[in-house]
Amino acid sequence: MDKRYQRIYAAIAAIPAGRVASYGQIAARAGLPGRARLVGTALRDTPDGLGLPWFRVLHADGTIALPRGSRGFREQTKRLRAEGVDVRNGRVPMAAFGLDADLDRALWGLN
DNA sequence: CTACTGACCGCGA
DNA sequence: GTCGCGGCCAGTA
Repeated sequence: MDKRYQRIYAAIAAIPAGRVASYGQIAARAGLPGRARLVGTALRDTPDGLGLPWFRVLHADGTIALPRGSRGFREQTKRLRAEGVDVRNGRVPMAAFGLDADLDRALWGLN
């Protein structure tokens, strides 16, 4: 098993419920800055038996990576909503649900 | 070995 | 909102 993949999986597993993260953020947290694509590759062939919260990973702009209307797309939308994440038109407001939402609130004074 | 692909990203037009 | 472009680099043929 590739050590990089393990770190990526670990980073994904660390996303708290009700929160989402971008591929780039995961890459950075896995010690692989700038390798967002690798996260995509790792996620693509992830055995779903690991109970990995793959659905909490989105594009940097908050859109769902899978093609609209696809099986995975619906599944992801469904699971996110089940956690209370606001999914509108295939997109999640990162400012409110992203990993750095807390930091953002602190910096921008939002709430 | 080269060539192409891609669950990506940020920037500029 | 939509391209296009360059950067990234592991997989695959």
